[in-house]
Amino acid sequence: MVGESETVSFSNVASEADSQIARTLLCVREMILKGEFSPGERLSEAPLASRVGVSRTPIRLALERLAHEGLLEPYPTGGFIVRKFTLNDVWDGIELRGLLEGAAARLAAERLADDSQLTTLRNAQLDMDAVGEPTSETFPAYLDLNDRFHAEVLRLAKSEMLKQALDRLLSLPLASRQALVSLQSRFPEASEIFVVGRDQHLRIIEAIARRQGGRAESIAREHAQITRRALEFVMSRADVLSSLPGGPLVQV
Amino acid sequence: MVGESETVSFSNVASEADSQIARTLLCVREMILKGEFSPGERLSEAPLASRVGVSRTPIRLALERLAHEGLLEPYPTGGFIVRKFTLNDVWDGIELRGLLEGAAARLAAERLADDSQLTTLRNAQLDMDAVGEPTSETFPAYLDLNDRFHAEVLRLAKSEMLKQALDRLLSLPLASRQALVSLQSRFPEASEIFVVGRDQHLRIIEAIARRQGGRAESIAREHAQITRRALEFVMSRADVLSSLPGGPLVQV
DNA sequence: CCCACTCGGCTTGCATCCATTTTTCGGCGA
DNA sequence: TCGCCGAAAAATGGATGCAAGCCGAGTGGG
Repeated sequence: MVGESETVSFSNVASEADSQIARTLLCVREMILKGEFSPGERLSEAPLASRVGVSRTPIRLALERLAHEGLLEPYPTGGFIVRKFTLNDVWDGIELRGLLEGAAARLAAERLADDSQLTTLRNAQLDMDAVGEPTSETFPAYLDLNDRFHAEVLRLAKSEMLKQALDRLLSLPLASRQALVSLQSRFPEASEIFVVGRDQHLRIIEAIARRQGGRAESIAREHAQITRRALEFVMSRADVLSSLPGGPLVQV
Repeated sequence: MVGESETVSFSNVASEADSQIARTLLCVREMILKGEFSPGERLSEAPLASRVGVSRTPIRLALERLAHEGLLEPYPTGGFIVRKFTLNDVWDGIELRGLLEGAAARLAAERLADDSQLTTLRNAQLDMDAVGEPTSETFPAYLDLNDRFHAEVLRLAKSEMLKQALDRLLSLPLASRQALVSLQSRFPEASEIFVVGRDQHLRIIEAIARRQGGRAESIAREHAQITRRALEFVMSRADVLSSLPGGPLVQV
């Protein structure tokens, strides 16, 4: 066994996983997103290994993956450092997500064979409506269902390339929809944003159903801007920002 | 030492590299793109290790990277298999590249501070003009300069997110500009395509210089379709297709 | 007093070794 | 002849040992 004494089960989540590398991946990613390392800091394998409780081999595989995810970047003489993000990166990421999700909505409209394929998408929206305006309790469920809605649109687009590009982009947390947690009932404008967002979902379904590809693209593209609005609300409050997943990585 | 007897230096290129993993990466990627493995085939580490002449450790890292590149995909019970590509994947990839390069051109126009930043882009085009219509001899230089042109547009876009998304997409060879080699003086229409492509480059520069973001986007988006036209020419000839890098991976 | 050189610790890269799981292949029975 | 079963072979996942390279501190010389 390795690290027999100081091994700590760092995270409550993923304390048990199917493989060491999966556990390491979740654990290290969570550490990075929580801001336990400062941007630019070099991540050495040995300390991580003793912290996670595995040997260096899974650590290295996990670091490799995180580098491809974009959370780390290779260091010239070897190893990896924590990547720095700027606010411009975040805004550009959201813009790019709008571009890709817009393309997905357009393709979904263009490639819809028959209306029965829309049922799962409609059901996803119905499930979201059942949750209603999210509270701090129902927020995880809301986010899950929201992701499911967009995953359904992406599925209808039937483009593996688009799916991969979006998947990779969404792995960067501040540009992803997860950043909506910043809305967590902190601001009076939040309610307004949820209403608008729900309406956009409904219009996207409608446009896809009517094969209005261009319209679906426009709405979906604008819909991504909701994340930007949500983030702009919290930008003034550094404490809230740094509590968001990935927030500590953003240079102010 | 490992694989002391049957170690063969597989490739003339990259017989010498800075690290074992870099060598392995180039070597295995070339093998895959050359079609030495059939799509869906499982890649085992040990045979690769003896073929490349390294131990299993760098092989694993290289396979991990190739999986993130999209050339391999993880197999449920472990290991990786060669990914299958369909023709639809190729067309969608080109479409997506047009979308992203269009966005890059638009951002370049919107974010151009002063005209002096355009000199490197103009020089890239001048260098391409110096080569002229490529022959089989000058084709590698032509492709390099073409890539440089688009890299310059991307640089002017000043979006790290966009750069990463495009980099990842371009690593898939058939959707990349490298697929233009199919035009290698085989078809009478090739000359026409080069003239049109050059004009599109000039119009992109012009639109960026005039801060016409929407126009730059439109032209760049359409410009990507040149790859599709080039590929469509060779689609009828299976022998030519399978000689292209990555061509053997496409299911007909 | 400052610069350069050297020595030591630390880190990564790589190879090898071990255990567990999967796959395959041959044989047996229906 | 087909299908099931079991054992051997081989695959991956993981751990560790070792050597080479980098980084920094300390020291000696100019």
